[in-house]
Amino acid sequence: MKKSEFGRIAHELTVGEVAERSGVAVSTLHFYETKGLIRSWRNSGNQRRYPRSILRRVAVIKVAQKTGIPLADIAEALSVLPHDRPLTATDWERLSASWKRQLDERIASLSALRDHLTGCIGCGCLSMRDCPLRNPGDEMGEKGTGPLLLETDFDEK
Amino acid sequence: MKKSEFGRIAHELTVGEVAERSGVAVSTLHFYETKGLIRSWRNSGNQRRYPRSILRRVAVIKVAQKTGIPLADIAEALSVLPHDRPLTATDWERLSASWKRQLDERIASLSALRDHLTGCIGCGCLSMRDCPLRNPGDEMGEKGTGPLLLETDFDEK
DNA sequence: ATAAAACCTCAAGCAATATTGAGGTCAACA
DNA sequence: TGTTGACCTCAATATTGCTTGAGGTTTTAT
Repeated sequence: MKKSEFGRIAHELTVGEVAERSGVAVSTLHFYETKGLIRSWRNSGNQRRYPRSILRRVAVIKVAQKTGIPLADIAEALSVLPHDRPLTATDWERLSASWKRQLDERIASLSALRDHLTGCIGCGCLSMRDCPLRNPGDEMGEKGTGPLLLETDFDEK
Repeated sequence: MKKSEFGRIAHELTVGEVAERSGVAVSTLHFYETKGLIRSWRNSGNQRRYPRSILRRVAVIKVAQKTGIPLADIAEALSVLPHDRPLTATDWERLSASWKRQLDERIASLSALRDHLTGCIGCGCLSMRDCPLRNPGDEMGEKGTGPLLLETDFDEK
């Protein structure tokens, strides 16, 4: 292994370097490690060291988080992939295809909600029996979260 | 005040009734009350009583939550409105117009993210210098959350 | 009259996603 | 060789949005 002038193997990264380059806090990297999202090895002084591919991995985690996927799900998705080599285009394709579907669903449900909001602005909404926001059995839940959205006999004073 | 056969004023609701009809748990109604989102008065036995308009208020809270607005913001938006009468169409219009804007933003940023995901599937993404997901100064943050998304020199082994 | 169901308060707990702090070690630079 | 900054672990704290539980009261039903 080639070593740099500072005794580090070429291209290995310290936790501080990863933090700076990936834009996440050191404490977050520690946290991700406890959650199994990332891994590291230790140098002789017990300090974490990372391969460059960690940057990609962290970036993927951040992208996935932006889509609204919880960390546990991200961890599970990433768990099938090796920690010690960069993600390939194929890895990424698999991951992102799945996340894209979930993202599509989120977008669709938010869009439906927005349309209902808009419609209700137009119709005066909450005083109307047929307003979609009052309609139980709705299709706009974020993920089947709740029962009915509004109930009957709303308007009887 | 007209009273029912059970001694309750006509149309006033107990916390259990509100829970059942609005689809939120009793504990949630208590919680919302501590947060100032809703109010109640007490009967002679110290039990909460609500006007029917509470149902509409709770429904609005739930709708707003679905758009991703935090409770504190919802509370603030609702704070300008009286607790003791139903929301009018105008009230609703003001609230929903503001929330719709935020919802639009969320949808736009998620859509941008999705498009980037899709694009990166096509381009092999993470190995390419010009992939939008690698591009700092991006416009896809949920709300300016983080610094750069990915960093340079990702691909050097 | 009495028992069950519903209600009350207050405190604690939970899940997710981290951040902060205390107390101590290691590494980089002058 | 210091000294300072970076790092270590582990525990505690923070935020949001609730739920659960203990211990006790009120309401409703029979």
